[in-house]
Amino acid sequence: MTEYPDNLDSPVLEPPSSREKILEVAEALFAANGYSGVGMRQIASAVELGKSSLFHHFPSKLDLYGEVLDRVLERLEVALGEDDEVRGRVTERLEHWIESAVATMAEDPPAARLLLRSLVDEEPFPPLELAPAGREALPFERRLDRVINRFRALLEEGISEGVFRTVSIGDAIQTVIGVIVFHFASGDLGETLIGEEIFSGVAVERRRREVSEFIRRGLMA
Amino acid sequence: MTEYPDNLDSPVLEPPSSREKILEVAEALFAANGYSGVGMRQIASAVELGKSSLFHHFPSKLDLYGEVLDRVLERLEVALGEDDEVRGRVTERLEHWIESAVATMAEDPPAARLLLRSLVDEEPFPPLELAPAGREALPFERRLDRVINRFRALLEEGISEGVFRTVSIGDAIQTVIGVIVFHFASGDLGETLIGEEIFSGVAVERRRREVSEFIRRGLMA
DNA sequence: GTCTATACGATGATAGAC
DNA sequence: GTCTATCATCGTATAGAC
Repeated sequence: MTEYPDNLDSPVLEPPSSREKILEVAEALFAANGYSGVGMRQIASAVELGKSSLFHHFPSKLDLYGEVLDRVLERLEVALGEDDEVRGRVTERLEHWIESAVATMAEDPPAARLLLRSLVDEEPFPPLELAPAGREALPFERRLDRVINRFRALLEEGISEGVFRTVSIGDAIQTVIGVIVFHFASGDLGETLIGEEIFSGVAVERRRREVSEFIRRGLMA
Repeated sequence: MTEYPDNLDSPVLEPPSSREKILEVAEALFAANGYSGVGMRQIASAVELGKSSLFHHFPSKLDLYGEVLDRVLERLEVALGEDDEVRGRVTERLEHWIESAVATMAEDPPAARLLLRSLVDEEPFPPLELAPAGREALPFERRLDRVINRFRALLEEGISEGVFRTVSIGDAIQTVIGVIVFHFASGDLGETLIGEEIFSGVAVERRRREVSEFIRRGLMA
């Protein structure tokens, strides 16, 4: 019988490794309760492992959290990066950008909350400016920079072409982040407001339409 | 000599009580680091008091946090309540609503972050639906309900008058919250994006204009 | 009202057996 | 790779002197 190596990137057959299970569970817990609101014991019992086994896979809680954040931003960067291959008018690229961002938040429920935390919390990673002796940027921070700069370039292009209004670019970026990320991070409040589960197919599709129309109207000259 | 009682609500003369100092410091710390990211020792040393003195003013950390949240939402409710006396067309009342909300977030820097946390965190107050044995709504939760319901009524009125588009009301509320609250909660990222201090006079005034125009365009029929 | 002293569970992290 | 045992530290909260 022929032997088939099992490292062929076949996600169907491979059972998830402990490492992946830990990352998944930690993502959900950190999203709900924040960095210091979740203990290593709590994560360990959720993945049905001893607490010490976590420290075998991740040298510290800080490393685990950093990797959870980076995974989320990696998915976002990849999804938005594919859009860069779309070479249409700015309006079409804006549309694709919004679509991909909404889809990414919708596919992984904890993502929006974690993203929001990475932007708002001073803990456990304080803002680079306030950091003692100017620490280097973490992987997830560099990914965020790249994503934002790509969107900024899109806005500048649209404005210089006269397709978009001459909005304050910084404010426009803030607005778009707020509109897309907060919704999927709002959990209970969001469900109460829209009257159904936030991550259901119809709710996500409606959100995409509403956000797209809102931003289009806000930006168009 | 005539005796003047000192409980005349004269904020100029009264030195702030320990209680007020604690609430102010705790507001800033909880905003930056979240509920479980701040310890009572930390708060105590920041107000230059012994740790045990905090428990004299507040029976528990949970009570302190609840009161901090309620104070923030009280300021918001009061500011927006004054708008209800404006009896103009829906467009004018929407304008006043946005203006008041932005002004409230701008006047108290930690406010937006705390508000965001109260909407996103499951800790320390889990969503009412998930709570064991259906706990009663906390003061700050009731205030939030009132504020949102007033805004919902404004939207419904505008739509039924044909002044606003027939947007999804729940999504529109989410959008407005995201646009207004996230900006003032984003701290370091926001400052990098707009290139100056978020809470400076010019930045706040520009934000008000941008948000107002964005929402107006998004809602108008 | 503020303090010192104390209680005791939970925290992140390490050492070493299997 | 997973476990048990252990450590120092920090968490909230209380008791009681002044």
